[in-house]
Parts: sequence; structure tokens; C-alpha cells
Amino acid sequence: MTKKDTILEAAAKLFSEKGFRETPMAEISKITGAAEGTIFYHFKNKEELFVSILEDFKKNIIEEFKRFEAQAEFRTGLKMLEGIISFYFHLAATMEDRFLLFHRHDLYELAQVNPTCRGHLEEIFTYFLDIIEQAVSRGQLDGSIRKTDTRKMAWIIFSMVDGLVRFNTFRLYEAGTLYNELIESCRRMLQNPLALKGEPNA
Amino acid sequence: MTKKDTILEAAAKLFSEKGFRETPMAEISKITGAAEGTIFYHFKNKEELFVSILEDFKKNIIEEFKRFEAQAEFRTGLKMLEGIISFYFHLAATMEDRFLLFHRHDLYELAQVNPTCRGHLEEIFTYFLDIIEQAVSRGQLDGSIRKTDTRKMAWIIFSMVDGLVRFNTFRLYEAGTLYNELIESCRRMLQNPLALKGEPNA
DNA sequence: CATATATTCGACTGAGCACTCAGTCGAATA
DNA sequence: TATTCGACTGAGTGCTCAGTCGAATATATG
Repeated sequence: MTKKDTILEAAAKLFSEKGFRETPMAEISKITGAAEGTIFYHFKNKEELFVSILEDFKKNIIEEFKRFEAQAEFRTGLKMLEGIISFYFHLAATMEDRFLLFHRHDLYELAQVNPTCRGHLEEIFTYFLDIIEQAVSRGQLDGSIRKTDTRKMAWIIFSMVDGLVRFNTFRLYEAGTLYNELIESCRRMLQNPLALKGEPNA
Repeated sequence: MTKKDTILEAAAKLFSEKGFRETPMAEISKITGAAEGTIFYHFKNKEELFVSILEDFKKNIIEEFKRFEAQAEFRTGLKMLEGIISFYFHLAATMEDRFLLFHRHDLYELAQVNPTCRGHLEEIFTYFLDIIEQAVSRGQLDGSIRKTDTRKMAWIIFSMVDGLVRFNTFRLYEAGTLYNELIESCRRMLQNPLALKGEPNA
């Protein structure tokens, strides 16, 4: 691992745990053993370092989901949606620190002034919304999901799922215990009443 | 309005817009016309000022909801829940800056080290969850809502609603356009299938 | 009116911080 | 052997900012 990567990794951890503003460059330097100058040699400034981390997160998370999509097979769109939600929970647990970063306000603030940052953030959102929407569309075709505006439905589902992950991240509630209820609620929200007989969910 | 109130008001606005760390005391001083020393005369330190603002927000929002509860009347628990969601959206729009504060990470960070702050935050959450839970319980009694764990259901609903408000606050999506879809989704999520004939929702 | 108390003022302090820059060093290349 | 390169160093710089302090002014009280 190069020194640059070491810095990137340590900074990601610190920014996640303590926040962007609250992490002095001196601390990154101390932890990595790299001199402060070295950090600025690799990254123009603190902001660019942050954006690099976000870019990595984006790449990682999309890659993970691509792998998941390629490997998994679902009988219906509804099942696919359940799989996506489940995988989102799984990722949030295994990449907990990165999700903390993703849920921090720093990011949304920076996105308002830094176009590169905004670009990455939007790509992440768009990606999630797209695959949710894709599952909903498929469900509408195969009859497992009722007819609605797919994009709007995607927003609502994403809001619900990500909201619970956030509560979990902030230790306000143990989201895992809500998982079954969440899936059940989604089913009822989406299910095509006509399909009840033909496609049991048990 | 006393000088203290002027400071409180201006600080709330600035903390909401720019964040806690990003708002220097000097700016609060400049805007209010109060000297920096005056601010520290009324509030021990910056943190205490922030917590005072949170306390005000808590009082205001709970008061608003109390007024709403007292005035509104609902035929069923499900209708009551729809009313609550609607009112939450309404409040988020009219008290937009305070909600921004409520959705900022600053708050959750401070809550982890400052017990008073944590206390207020938990009271706010508890209050919202309680009234949602109350509506769900009532719905279960009158048959408009299916049987589930009421507390878990409250978390899911709150997560969904607050998540959309947050997207709106951060200008990621115009939450208003999702309102109808949201209500419809909630209905389906909660509705007691047995009650469909007896209690039409139109 | 005198005295005490509450409030307000703003210059000042010192710590913290992002970022700079002149220079080191080891490896590659001429 | 001489020269160039570029990763790396860390003391130094200038600025921002929360919080202090002593003086000034308003308000209340006897």
C-alpha cells in the first residue's frame, strides 16, 4: 500500500468518525506517520482529500451492488426489491464507517459549493434510485407489484430504508430488529392485490 | 424583545443555515448588534447557546403538535395518522430553518457528549414516535389498521416521513410532489384488509 | 441622591489550524 | 561519476475564532 493510500484510508476513517471540520490535518499526519507536507503533496487541499474519499466510496458501493446484481436471481420484481433492501442493510453494516460519512452533513454542505462533490453524491443517489426503480418496473411487468409512478415509489422506498440505516448509524435504534417489519411493510405497500393468489410470498 | 431573545433568534437562523462550527460568534454579534461579550454574558459558551436553541425548538414543536391534537378530530386511527403526517410536512415547511437544524449532524454529534442536548433530542424523537404509535394503536382498536408491533411501525413510518422531509431540506427532491404517493403507501402498509369494505378511504 | 446590581461593550488573548516552502534523500538516468 | 527527479519532511506563517476582562452604562433599591 502506497503512502497515498494510507492517507486516504486513515482520513476516511477519521472524517467518518469525527467529521470533516473536526479532523485536523495534523491528526491524519500523526496517525499515518506521513508528514503534513506529504498529505498536501498528494492532495491539493483538505477538500480535495475529502472528495477523493467520496469518489472511492462511490466506486466501491456501486461495484458491490453490481456484483450483487450479477450474482443474484429473483423470481419476481418484488423479490428483487426485497433482495436490494436486504443487501443495502448488509452493506451499511459491513461498510459502517463509509455510511457514516455518507450520512454526515459535511457532505451535503460541500456538495452545494463543490461541483465535483455534488456530482459524486448525485451519482450515488441516482444509482440507488435506478436499481430500486428497475425492480419496481420489473414487478409491474410480472404482476407482483401494483401500478404506480416508479420513480416516486423508488424515492419513498429509499427514504424509508436509508432513514432506518441512519437511525442505526446514530445509535438511535437498532435497525436490525426492524428488518422483518420493514420488508413486510414494503410488501403490503407495493403488492398487487390481484397477484395474491398466484404469487404467495411465504 | 430582549437582547437575549434577539441573540437566540439570530443564532438559530445562522446555525440552521451555516451550521454550528461554521458560524463564528463574531457574526452573531455583528448581526444582532450585541457585543461578543454580551453573548457570553447570557450564555456560558457557544455550546450552551446551541442547546438553548434546541430546547426552544423542542418546546415549539411539541406545543404545535399539542395544539394540532387538541383541535383535530379523526374518524379512525388511520385518518389520524394521515393527519399527523400531513401536519409534519406542514410544520417542516413553515419552520424550515428549525428543521434544518434538526437534520444537521452537529446535533447528533453534540448529543453524544452533552447529556442535556441528548435529553432534548430524545424527547423530540420520543414525542413524535409516541403520537404515531398512539394513532396506530387507535387504528388497531377501531379496526382501520392491521395488527403489528405498534412501536416498530411507528419507527418505520417516522423514518419514511422524516427521510422525505430531509431530502426536501437538502433540495435533493421536491418532497411535496411525493405527498400523495406517501399517504397512499402508508394506507396500504397499514390497512386492515378486513376493514376494506366497512371503511372506504375516498 | 448614593449605592448596588444587572447588563453591555469591544479590544485583546492564545490556542488551533490549513497550508507553504526550502530543503533532504534515495533511486533512476545520462 | 554527475545530474535529475519526485516522494517526503517539518518548522514556520498568517489567520480565524471561542472565550476573557475591565471599564462603561443602565436600572433598581433604600
